[in-house]
Amino acid sequence: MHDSPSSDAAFTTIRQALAGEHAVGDRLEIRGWVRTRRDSKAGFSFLSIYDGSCFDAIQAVAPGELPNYQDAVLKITTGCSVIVRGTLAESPGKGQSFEIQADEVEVVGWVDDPETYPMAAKRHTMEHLRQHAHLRPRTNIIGAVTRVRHTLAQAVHRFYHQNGFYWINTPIITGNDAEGAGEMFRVSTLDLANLPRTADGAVDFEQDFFGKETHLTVSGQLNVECYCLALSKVYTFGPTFRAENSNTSRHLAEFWMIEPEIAFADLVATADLAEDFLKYIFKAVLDERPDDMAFFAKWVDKGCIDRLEKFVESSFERMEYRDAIKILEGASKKAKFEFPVHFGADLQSEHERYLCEQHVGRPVVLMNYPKDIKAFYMRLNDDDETVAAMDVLAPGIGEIIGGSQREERLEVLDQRLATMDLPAEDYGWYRDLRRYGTVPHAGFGLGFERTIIYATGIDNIREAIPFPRVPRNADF
RNA sequence: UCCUCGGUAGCUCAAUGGUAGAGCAAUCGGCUGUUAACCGAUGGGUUGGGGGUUCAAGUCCCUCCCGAGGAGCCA
Repeated sequence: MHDSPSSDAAFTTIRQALAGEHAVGDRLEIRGWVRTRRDSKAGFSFLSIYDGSCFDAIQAVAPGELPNYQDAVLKITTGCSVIVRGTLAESPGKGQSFEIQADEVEVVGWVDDPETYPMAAKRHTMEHLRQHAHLRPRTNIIGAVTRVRHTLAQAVHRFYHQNGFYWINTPIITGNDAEGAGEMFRVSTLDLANLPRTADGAVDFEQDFFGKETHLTVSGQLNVECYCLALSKVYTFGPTFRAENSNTSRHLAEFWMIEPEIAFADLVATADLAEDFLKYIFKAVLDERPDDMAFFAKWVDKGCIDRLEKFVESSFERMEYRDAIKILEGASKKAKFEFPVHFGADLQSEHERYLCEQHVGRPVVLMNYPKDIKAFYMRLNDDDETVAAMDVLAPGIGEIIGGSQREERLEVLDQRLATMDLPAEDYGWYRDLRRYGTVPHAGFGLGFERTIIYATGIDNIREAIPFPRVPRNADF
């Protein structure tokens, strides 16, 4: 980036200035937003300024001799944008090693009506921040989440690239009738007030933009399998959409998902991949964002750093669904489950929590679920009773990963479609993958925002994405 | 969709059916380097909307809206 031509001071980010990348005595220019102004008894002011380049703000000391001190500096409030030029100095005060001795303070943008500025320099409730989603990135916590999210995303791509995976951009608009993962949002250009009808009165989607019904994708998996059976190791990383009326701290209507898919691989291989992958991206957060993680450990979740360090060092607990049921049956009296446990039942939140929080105390990989509670594409095991599915359960969150080995045998896939009452003709191209050079393959889906929750300890998924979409709310 | 809790000053919260308050923020003033600075003063309200009970409603009842937590669904 080019320095400002208007000044002899070198433009620097606050991260660079605080990291000692400039010498004491250098004349620097910093650009950012004011978090607080404190006036000294001696007739000068301290400005705490952040620019997002790191967690910490830098302190600028504005002397009373500045020509605009009375008219401008003393009128600065939280949220004003400023350009400060001055000399980098060692700070005599506590809380920072360096500060800027300002010789110029330029207010670029004032705060209109400071009393009602929603992001005052104080603790706010998360509900309040959500109602001002356009301003909340100015807070410490959302700034920190944003940097961690970026670091995780970069680490995702780096991990897969370094391991020979190709990033496949699967479509966001899908014409698949059944991706098999929940309610879908309709995509249409038809005039809702004047819908075209067929002879029998149904909506005539042949007149719609794509000439058929289309929706927003709920998963890139079926599409990415096509590329897996040609490029061997692939992944998707992009937005997905669920029109479920879910009102919880773990669900979004629009969220990002990472879905790797590997050829010539079985369930164990995908569980191994999930473990290596999660360890890699969490280690990246520990290595690259210690400042933000220290903030989360201090104000949000005391154990979050410790938890990630243990996660990176220890191995996942692997457990058969069958064995999990036995453990839960044995614990059901003491744990007082609301819902009964038996083979064939899907596990409730309380059961998943017991397994990973009480019984094991760290993430658990559950494998080989009963076929009746899992999707059609999961590979039937030899016992004819279970499928090669796995879930990774994380303490405090529940299911963070869902994956499986895919059914690669056409006749078994067709049987599964038939038993589940799914019309084979809707899966033409998906069945073709089994007709032309099929191979065993497997993959999983990781909810990106749930990963962010786990890393930071924030307790609501609506803080893990810049502009959360949930039922009845698509503001901003 | 279901269950529970909530909506009072810009923010966070008080207020037995009986005169709507505090802290922070803001504004003004004071104070010899402050760290969410400190001290003093000032301004700030259709108590989410509508209806009802009552001499009297922030408070009780009905209804709608909005928010949070949990469940289900899942990532």
